[in-house]
Amino acid sequence: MPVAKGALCIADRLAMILGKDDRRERCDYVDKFEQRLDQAARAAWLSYVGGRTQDEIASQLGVSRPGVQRLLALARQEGLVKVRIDHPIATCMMLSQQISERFDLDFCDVVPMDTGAADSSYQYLAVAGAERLERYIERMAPLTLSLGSGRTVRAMVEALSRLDRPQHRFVSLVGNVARDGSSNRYDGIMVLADKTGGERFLLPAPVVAGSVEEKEAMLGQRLFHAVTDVALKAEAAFIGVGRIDRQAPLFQDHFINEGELDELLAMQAVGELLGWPMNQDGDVIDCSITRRVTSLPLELLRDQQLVALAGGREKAPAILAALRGGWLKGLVTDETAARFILDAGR
Amino acid sequence: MPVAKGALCIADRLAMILGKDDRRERCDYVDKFEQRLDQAARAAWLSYVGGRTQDEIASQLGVSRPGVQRLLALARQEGLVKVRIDHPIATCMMLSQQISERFDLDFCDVVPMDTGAADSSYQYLAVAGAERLERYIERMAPLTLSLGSGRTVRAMVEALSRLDRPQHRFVSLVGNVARDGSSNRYDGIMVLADKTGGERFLLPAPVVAGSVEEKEAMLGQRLFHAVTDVALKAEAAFIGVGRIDRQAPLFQDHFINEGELDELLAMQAVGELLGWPMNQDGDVIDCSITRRVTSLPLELLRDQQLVALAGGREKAPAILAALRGGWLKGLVTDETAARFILDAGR
DNA sequence: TCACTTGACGATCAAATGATCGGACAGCAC
DNA sequence: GTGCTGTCCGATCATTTGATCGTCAAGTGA
Repeated sequence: MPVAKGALCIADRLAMILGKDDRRERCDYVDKFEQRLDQAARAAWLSYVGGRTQDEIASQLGVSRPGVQRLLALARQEGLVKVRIDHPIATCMMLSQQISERFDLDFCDVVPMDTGAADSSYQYLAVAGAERLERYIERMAPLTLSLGSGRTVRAMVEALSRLDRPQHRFVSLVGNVARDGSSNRYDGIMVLADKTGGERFLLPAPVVAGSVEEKEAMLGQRLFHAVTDVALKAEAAFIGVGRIDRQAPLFQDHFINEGELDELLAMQAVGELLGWPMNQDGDVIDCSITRRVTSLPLELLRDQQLVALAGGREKAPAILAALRGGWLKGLVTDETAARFILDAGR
Repeated sequence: MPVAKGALCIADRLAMILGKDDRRERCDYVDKFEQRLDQAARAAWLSYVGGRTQDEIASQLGVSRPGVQRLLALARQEGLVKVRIDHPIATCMMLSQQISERFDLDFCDVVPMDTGAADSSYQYLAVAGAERLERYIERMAPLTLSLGSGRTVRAMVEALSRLDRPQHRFVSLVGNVARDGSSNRYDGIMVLADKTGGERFLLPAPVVAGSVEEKEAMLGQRLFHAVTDVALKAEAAFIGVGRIDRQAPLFQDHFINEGELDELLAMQAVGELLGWPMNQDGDVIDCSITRRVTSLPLELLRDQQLVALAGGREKAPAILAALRGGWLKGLVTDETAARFILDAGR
């Protein structure tokens, strides 16, 4: 297999030929490196572009195979080798990698933003989340899994394929009834349990109780206890991330009224997890609303795989807060939010 | 090791969700491929950019390791992976690769053109050739090696490091005396034998005899025979390539006179190897000069590693002819000539 | 409905790769 | 001149990678 070699490795020998012996020392030193780099470039070319094996390269370059190895290492180290993946997914991979590293996540999925459809990344998120979810559910050993509420979580379970696993248990982390007594239409537990045949555990409470006393009463209920006990045994939790602003789901779905929303905004709340409002550093805000939230305290979920599904420019600050708080182990988001998170982080 | 996955593999499932069952067939088909390509891109990214092992990628993507392998193969096949070597040598490698393949050479070295110095590629060539030469000489087993004449060959042996190999034999392929009886100042055998301590065999003849009778007389000499016998046993031959024009070395060094030069030009000669003039297809031209050339017929060197050293725009047509004639097994040239050869070839 | 084709998937093995180790060489100080 | 030190080089082994094969499931036609 014929390919070129032996060309630029010359400067010191050139100096010898031309009789430039006076400045040998310095020249030799600089050029030894240049020479090595040339060889490295040649080796890299043969390896990555030419696709030859290190043995072939070794014989063509007249060095040993470990020598080729060192050259390739040098070429990579010196940044001679540039690899580019020609696919839209490449940017997403980069973003997800950076987010994973910065916030110490077990995984982070970034779905690409579809320049065509306006709100399609919503469905993308759902499917990406469903794939993660499926990875848990498909295993045969009995599994306990908890779910948050929200449109995204609901969309995720709807995107899930049917899979018969009656041995699994699914439990909700937040109340499924609104203040007026109607059940939360975004609760995913029912759909999930239907699709898998697993057991369902619903939290018989509103997300935010009407008063502190009401909350205390609920926490005292046997049923409530039973459900939360199951929730604490869950291995993973798939939850949404709520924004705190005029479009906040807590407000839109009448879990809190306008005055309470204003209170949260005044206290610099930017987002919520399971109804627990956070400031931009991810600290749970202690206020009148917090004291009435019935869902499991986030602290109790530290040991679980807490996976958040959320995307879009509007939710981005809330996601960032959740990440900063260190609550999450996994994240499924979109390119828009990922960019915001990384830009704001630095 | 956290990194993203599971994002774009959606179209078919999306279709399912949105209830687009009517056009399932076609969609599924197209999208299955897109989906695979997305996975492939992800795998490629993790492998080439992220530097993960295939096992890690497999667990992150939720497929088996052979699956990852197939994805990587697909990514390469579909041209998703673009590798670039950031070094001037990269272009040379490409050129040498193409020349090697097109003309079926065992090797081809292309030295980069130095935009700084004007005629420096001359020295580059010499050093590149010397490295090839060294690869032969450094071996301990007795070696017979033949040399052509010319400035480039001479420069090559001068660029060679000293290396004690008294067991080797070096023999010239072309006469080392000019018509006037003076010895050829470009003969490299003396230098080479001096540097290695090997035996030397000089051809006691001019390149071109004064007449056919003179040539016949020489070929009859016992000494001449002895030397050519050694030459035929050589494993490799390092030769130059001569141009045929007003600056032809054959003419400049008075091996042929102006009238003979004109005769060659009239017969479409573009270059010569060992004094044998060739047309642009590399066929040796049969003419009055040919009948007086004393060096070994090229046909007798078919079995040897015939390595040519030559570069520059002016010599390029001659090199191309030599390549087209299929005389060469190896070539050491420069970027300029390499480009010319490849451009003219297509 | 059944047999056949087609394609994909995962287990297994050979090849290639990366890493560690011991040894040799050159430069330097004494 | 001799010993020391740092550096480079090549042999060996563990890991990773690529390829082949058998199996299985889905789709297709009789």
